[in-house]
Amino acid sequence: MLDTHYDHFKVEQDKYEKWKEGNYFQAGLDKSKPPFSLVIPPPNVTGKLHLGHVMDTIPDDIICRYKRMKGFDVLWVPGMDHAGIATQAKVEQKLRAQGISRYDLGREKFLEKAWEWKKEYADTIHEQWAKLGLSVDYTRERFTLDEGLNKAVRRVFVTLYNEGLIYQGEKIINWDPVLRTALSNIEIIHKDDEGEFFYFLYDVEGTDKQLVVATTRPETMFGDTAVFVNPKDKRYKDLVGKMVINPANGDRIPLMADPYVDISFGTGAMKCTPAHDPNDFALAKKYGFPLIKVLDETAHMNELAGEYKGMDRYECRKALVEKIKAEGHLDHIEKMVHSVGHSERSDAVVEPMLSKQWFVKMKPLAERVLAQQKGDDPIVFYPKRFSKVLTRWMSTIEDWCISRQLWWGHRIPAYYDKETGEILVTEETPDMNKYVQDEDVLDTWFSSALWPFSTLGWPNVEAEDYKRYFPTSVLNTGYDIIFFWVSRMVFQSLHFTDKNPFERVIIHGLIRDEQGRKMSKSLGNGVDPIDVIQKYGVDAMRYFITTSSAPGLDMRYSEEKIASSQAYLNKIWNAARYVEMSLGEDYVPTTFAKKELGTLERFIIARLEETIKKVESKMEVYQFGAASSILYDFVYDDFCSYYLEMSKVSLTHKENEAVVKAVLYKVVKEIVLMIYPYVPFIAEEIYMSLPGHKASIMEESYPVYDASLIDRKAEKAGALLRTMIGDIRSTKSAKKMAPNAKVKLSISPKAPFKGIEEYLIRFVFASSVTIDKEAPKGDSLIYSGTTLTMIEDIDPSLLKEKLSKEAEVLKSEIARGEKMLSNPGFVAKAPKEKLELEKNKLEANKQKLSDVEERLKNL
RNA sequence: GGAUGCUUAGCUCAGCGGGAGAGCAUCGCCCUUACAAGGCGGGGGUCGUGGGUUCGAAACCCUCAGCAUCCACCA
Repeated sequence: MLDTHYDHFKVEQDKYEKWKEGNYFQAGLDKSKPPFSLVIPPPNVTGKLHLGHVMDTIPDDIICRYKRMKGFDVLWVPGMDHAGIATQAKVEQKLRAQGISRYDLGREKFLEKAWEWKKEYADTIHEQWAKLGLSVDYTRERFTLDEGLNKAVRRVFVTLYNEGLIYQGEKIINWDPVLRTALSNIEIIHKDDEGEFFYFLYDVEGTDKQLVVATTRPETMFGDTAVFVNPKDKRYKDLVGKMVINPANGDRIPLMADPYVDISFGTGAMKCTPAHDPNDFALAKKYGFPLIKVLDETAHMNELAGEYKGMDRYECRKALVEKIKAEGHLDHIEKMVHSVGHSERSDAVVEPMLSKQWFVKMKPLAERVLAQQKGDDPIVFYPKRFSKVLTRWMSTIEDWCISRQLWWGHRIPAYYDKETGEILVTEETPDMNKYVQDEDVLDTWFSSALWPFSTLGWPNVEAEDYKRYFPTSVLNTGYDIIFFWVSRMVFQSLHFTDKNPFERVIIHGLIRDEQGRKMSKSLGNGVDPIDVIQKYGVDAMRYFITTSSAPGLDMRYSEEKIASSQAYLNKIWNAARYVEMSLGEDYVPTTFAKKELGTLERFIIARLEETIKKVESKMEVYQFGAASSILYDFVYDDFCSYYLEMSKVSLTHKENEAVVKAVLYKVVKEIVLMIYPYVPFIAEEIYMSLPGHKASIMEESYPVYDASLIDRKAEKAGALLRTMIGDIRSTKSAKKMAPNAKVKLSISPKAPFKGIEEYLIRFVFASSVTIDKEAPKGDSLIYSGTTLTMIEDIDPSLLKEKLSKEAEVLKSEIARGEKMLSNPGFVAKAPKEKLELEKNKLEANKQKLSDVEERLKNL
């Protein structure tokens, strides 16, 4: 028997351990079942889980638990991501607090520290998975740096290299001067920063003219190779071809014309710094300019900056501007807001810099994805529009810079001959006496991109899991990592397995704080899921997170909604408690034949069956919000507020007892089974307290819709009684009668079903209910064929007011109906059922109106 | 500059072609033996603007406005 109150601490205790030990999470134990698989979006080993992870994983868990009940052999692969840059930054930060830099330790020692870090955080993450109740298969847990995944990474790298799709090249890349590594384009966050636009005067050689050139980056002027104007720009026509003097260092550089330059921007004259700007780099290639780097890897000036050597880029900027100003070459300075790239991890202003790095040639890979999405077997996105996010990105993509100057990650499998410097790219480690390995590691997303197949055993295509569970069934993740992760899994999977990595992608939005702001460390507005669990229970949080927003849209964290989720669970808890009390101690579950059922039993069973059908149809397409709200309405309105109350009367009759109990049992059990994927802990607790349970709710099947149990007539009659009760209550309220004021009721010409009197007596405090051929005088309510009359305490003026109001409403309804039905377009084009419905409604309303008018006259 | 989303009750949000919904808040009455984390009853919305399509529009199309996000550019 359940306790009086739902106590989430008690309910959540020990259950996860029990499930794990019962091997309920393990896949492949019964291979006669069809496979269903998914991979967890691997959390970074950088810290605690946050609400974003909850949104990533709880829908997955619901899917898994649902699919298991539906008879699938479900594999949910857990794992974690080494998160190269993020983890390395954290470990370095920790070391720095102890006054140590990574360079003090050296590569090997540093990696030891990183592995220690990983171990610690992996433990934390495991604990949190357990708290969340994630039903992942621990026998198949993976880590992006484990041996199997290493192998997959090397295979992919070497293959792409041999196919010419990975190359080493010297290009302008994004450089993080704090972490001292290259970054890919999408690891840059552009922010609108306030800056200054410096207008400098360049002397034009052989004339007395000066040219005004504007720049936001004076410190890069040491690397300038030319000044450009547009060939159509009349202002500078005469000057093109002359030499101008760089006011930073006195260099003579040519003034040239190129259509790239925008006449209307700035002064229309632009300096060209090939090694520190991607556009200038392209111009330099075109004209064969030298590429002059003036910054080192920490963004300090190098020897080309002369007296500024060793200065930070911003110090140099300040000092240089002062000098130029003093020399009379500063025209003016303008404030401007411009977009500046920051490193996603260190927030440092990223330096575009010429650098030798490894790249993936994206075009052929991206084209394959685009073809796939246009073809017969695209990956289905839900919501649909996110498919466009993928294809748009794929159609404008540039080569992917994959090398990172870090230590924590997959070392690039490229080796250089110590003697000749010749490069060798190979999966197997060569003779290290002869070779030295490339120092760099791969972008962490390089290994994440292989996650759906590398975790299943690839590159061994004969691996059992790979054969059975790949491609995976569904992937659930946030829209913010479609570029980072989803797109890369897609192209790598198509290239290496010739298959989509998953059939379907479900995209969720981000969770924001209660004011709608992004949760971030700097704002300190993050919500720790563990605190929420502590206060409301993990089930309430799971329910909230999966049911409080529409797919793909951002949601706000709302403590209020978590509390109301908890209240709902408490409701189910208590309904179950009532049922258990009604069943009694030694109840043995029995089935029932439809013909034994009374009207109200038929009503609730019909509603239950309809609910199962609707909920299931939403579950099948992973619309958890929609599914849960259908169930919610059934639980509250049909079951708790109505049938459960009615059953109190039914149970007073010995002859009904068995069948009412059987119905209560069936309904409450199936509610628990349907709610279970959302809230497994409380569902297990209730389930285990019901008679006739198995060892765990995890051994149960999903309720099966049975159309033969639906009796429409009884459903109507049941609904009628509910309407009558509601109407009598509100009539009393309108008449300022106490809710428990006694009234006499008359039903005419006959009862909707046998025994209805008793329910009315109990629930509207009727002193008597009679069945009469003719409706007596009184306050009548008419329900297609049945009249309910309430006699007693009638205050004529109040009644008159109420009836007049009712007549008004009816009149407008009739007018609407008549308008509709006299509209030839409607009659001709509306569906037949709708037409029928409207005709019947109009008839009924006319009948009601005439009745109301009759009563008004009688007053 | 390009793209996408949002605008519905006091607040937070569902609904997305056939008569406006939920939670919370609010008002009134109830400690009725499942539940006061509750029950019963009520109030509250010309569904951002303007047009169009349709027999019928909160929903579909276009316009505009506001808010948000992403991408690109920014010498």
